[in-house]
Amino acid sequence: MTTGHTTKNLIRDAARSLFAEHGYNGVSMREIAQDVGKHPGGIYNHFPNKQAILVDVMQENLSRSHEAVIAPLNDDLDPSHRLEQFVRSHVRYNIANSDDIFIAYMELRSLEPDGAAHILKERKDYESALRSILRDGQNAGVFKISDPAIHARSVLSMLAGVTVWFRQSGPQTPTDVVECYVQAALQSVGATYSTPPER
Amino acid sequence: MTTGHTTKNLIRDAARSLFAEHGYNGVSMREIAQDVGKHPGGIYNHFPNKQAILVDVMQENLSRSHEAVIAPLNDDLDPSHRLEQFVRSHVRYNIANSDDIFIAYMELRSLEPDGAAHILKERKDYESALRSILRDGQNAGVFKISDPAIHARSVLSMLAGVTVWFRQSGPQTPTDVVECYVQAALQSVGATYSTPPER
DNA sequence: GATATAAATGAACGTTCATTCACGTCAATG
DNA sequence: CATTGACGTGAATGAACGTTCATTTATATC
Repeated sequence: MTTGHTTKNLIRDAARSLFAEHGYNGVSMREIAQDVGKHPGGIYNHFPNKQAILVDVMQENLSRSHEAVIAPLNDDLDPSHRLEQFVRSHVRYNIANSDDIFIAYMELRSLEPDGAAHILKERKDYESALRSILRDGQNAGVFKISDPAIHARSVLSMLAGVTVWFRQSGPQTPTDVVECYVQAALQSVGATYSTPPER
Repeated sequence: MTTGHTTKNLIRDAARSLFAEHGYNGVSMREIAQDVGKHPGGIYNHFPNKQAILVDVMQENLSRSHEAVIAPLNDDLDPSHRLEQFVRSHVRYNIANSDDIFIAYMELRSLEPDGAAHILKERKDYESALRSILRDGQNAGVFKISDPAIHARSVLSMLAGVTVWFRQSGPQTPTDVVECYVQAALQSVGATYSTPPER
């Protein structure tokens, strides 16, 4: 997942998958160290403490997801297509980084105030990017929603849910799942959804 | 929340709110005891161990939510109205029991195998009740969904999200929020939603 | 009012936790 | 070749964990 095989990256990777499986409080430094094949004390050569690993993992996810979903948004498109673009890349990112999304959703409460401030801000930015799309669509009369803020949150929690059950080894292909969630998300705000052309 | 003021109920209530706030692993028996105004050892007069408190809280929620949402479902209604009935009572229950819903969503992984089996089964039943409504609607041609199973999960995770942000003290009334989520859920499966008549 | 049962206490148990530290190793640098 | 600094080890630290237990206190039963 993370590029490079430095010990620091191995720690990040081990922590990400362990945090996603057992939760921050359910994982010990010993377990992380063992996953990396090192001793617990050695981790402190790379991170000052356990909390810093969580903050690091969360921030890396936030900047990667921002780059993958928010940055490419094309402001010239009409609200419907902008929303479809957002949802498609968002779901695609969620599926490809399900551990990160799961952690982002579940471990906000495990953040101590220092790390929480910055991460909550980036989170709000993400949510408000979606909210402004919804507002535009509402003003243009192409979405049927009674409250853009609530609908934005409802779309995000709906899409976050995919990480709870989806496994690459399951019956569905990622493409099928993405398409299904795109349909559900677009329809949920009353946008028209048409199945993509066969390839 | 729980009726009666027996110590056992007080422990349940304290644990529910602490688990919801900090997670199962983030709460100690000492904290629960302190919330109840007792000493840690005394809890073991009422529950055999910490895990049993979690199982107890989760099971109480499952039976209450089943009674409030699944049991009243009227099989004679057409799929659209059955779905609306389901979503409305489900969201209403979620709002009134947000700690329980939060725990049900977050702490499945904290369950040891014994307790997990029964709780996962009840959960599956709940999900399949919604799935069969969606399948009926799909067959009747009134829903626009490509996969009833995925759409069922997507609706449930969307509605579970309300517990993350909604507070009784906030600007919206529960009725507003319920109505908004009913709209989002119905639209997400392509069902027609019409605003309820003014009262 | 004596007796049985339930509930609460306060201290302790062994274990695990995150973190620290003195010390070894070894590649890169001057 | 000597030195440095980054990295890893293995043992140790004190605190916190879930749980146990002998004992005391409260409540109900006869």
